[in-house]
Amino acid sequence: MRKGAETRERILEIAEASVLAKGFGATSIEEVIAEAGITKSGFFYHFKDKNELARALMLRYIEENDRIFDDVFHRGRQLSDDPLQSFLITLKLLAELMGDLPNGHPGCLIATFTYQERLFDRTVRDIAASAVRSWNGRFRDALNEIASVYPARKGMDLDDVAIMFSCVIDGGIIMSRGLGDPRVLERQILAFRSFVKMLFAPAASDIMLPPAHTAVAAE
Amino acid sequence: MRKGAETRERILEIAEASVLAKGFGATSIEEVIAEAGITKSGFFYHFKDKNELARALMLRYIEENDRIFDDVFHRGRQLSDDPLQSFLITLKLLAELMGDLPNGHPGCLIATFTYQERLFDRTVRDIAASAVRSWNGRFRDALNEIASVYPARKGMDLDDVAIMFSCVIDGGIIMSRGLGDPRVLERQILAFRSFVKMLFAPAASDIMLPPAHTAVAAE
DNA sequence: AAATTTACTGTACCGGCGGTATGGTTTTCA
DNA sequence: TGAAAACCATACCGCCGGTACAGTAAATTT
Repeated sequence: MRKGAETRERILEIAEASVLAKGFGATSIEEVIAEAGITKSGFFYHFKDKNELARALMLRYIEENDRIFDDVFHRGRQLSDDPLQSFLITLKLLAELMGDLPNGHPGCLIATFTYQERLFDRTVRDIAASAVRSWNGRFRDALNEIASVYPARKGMDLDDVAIMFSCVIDGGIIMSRGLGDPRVLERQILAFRSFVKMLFAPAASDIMLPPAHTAVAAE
Repeated sequence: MRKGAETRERILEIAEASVLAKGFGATSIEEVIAEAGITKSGFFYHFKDKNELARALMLRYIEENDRIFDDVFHRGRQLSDDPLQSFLITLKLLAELMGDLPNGHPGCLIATFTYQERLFDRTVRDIAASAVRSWNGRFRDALNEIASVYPARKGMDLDDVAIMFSCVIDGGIIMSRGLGDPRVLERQILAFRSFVKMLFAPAASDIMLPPAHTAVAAE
């Protein structure tokens, strides 16, 4: 009962690391059980097939990520009453979190799964999609709250800005790994943070006529 | 000679689609040769092993992508002498290109490879890294050129902004796939475009003292 | 036209892996 | 103490990556 959950957790941990390093298709059950120190029968006692392992990995990853976001948004709100300030704090905390990982971010399971979609059934894909939507919703809510206090610059859809943050994180992870530099992700989150600051700062053109050279840059 | 290149190309095309849908590890040679209508011996005549297939896929993808960037940057420069304008045009063209794909962007091979790095030898990973660096360099050069005419807003490193574009593309592809909405990628590129416009437009704080509520948002 | 190279096909084989089946054993908890 | 939980052991199937080697039709060169 108790020990079963432990073994299950160990399997998931080992499998996740393997999936993020080699992909789901190349992750062999034999390898996982060898590292976990159990037999094949033991594995199939916990997961009836590889697809159920995938689903469990997915759910575990989403839960963990939700916890992190809960925490970091909560702390942001604690440290300031101003919605813009607290979101900026949240972003800063996230950047620190990502930068402090010893060997860089281990990778986003959602990203690996969307790039191996044909390996999973519809339920797994739907779980992933709804998780992504929920995270995007979080960011969008934070932005909307800010926009109710600070009018945003024109020409930017806040829904797109919210999604862009997810893009920057997933893209940042890929860039960090691809370039072999774990700090890229942290810098990207901070760059997005600067973008948010910029987005809610009034433009010169909102107040006075632009100088000649900015007329070219405008719409 | 001629026919060999054709077959090779057909193999690469089929393999690429499979890799983007299932991952490299889950792409079976048997499946590829079945679809290509050749035998296993035929396959190993062209590629001595799976790793060589990976390398060929990589090089082909980079070449194709370089061609696209060459074209779209060239057309941007043709349509305006102003570096900011021509980059904005380039981004618009790219967004259109990505939006016009019938079933959405097929996926970024670099992204799949970085998420399956343990499957490839160092040469393949180095090729990918240098390609990414080269693309980031293109964006950074374009931004630097703009910055020499239009002073950029403070607090943003242009290197980071350049990398952010790569992040937005790769992240946008993941979001498009994960959410099942091909238009997300196009919208993300356009959102980044708005960001660039904002970046080179003067802020109110550069000209006059900010109103009370923006003082909170500042550094 | 002959010789050579290119671009394959056919067959046979190996070991590893995902997955199933089945029966047994220890551990844990009520 | 007894049942349920959490495994272990063994055997087996079919697919796949990869190797080896022998043969051949077509294109290209000489």
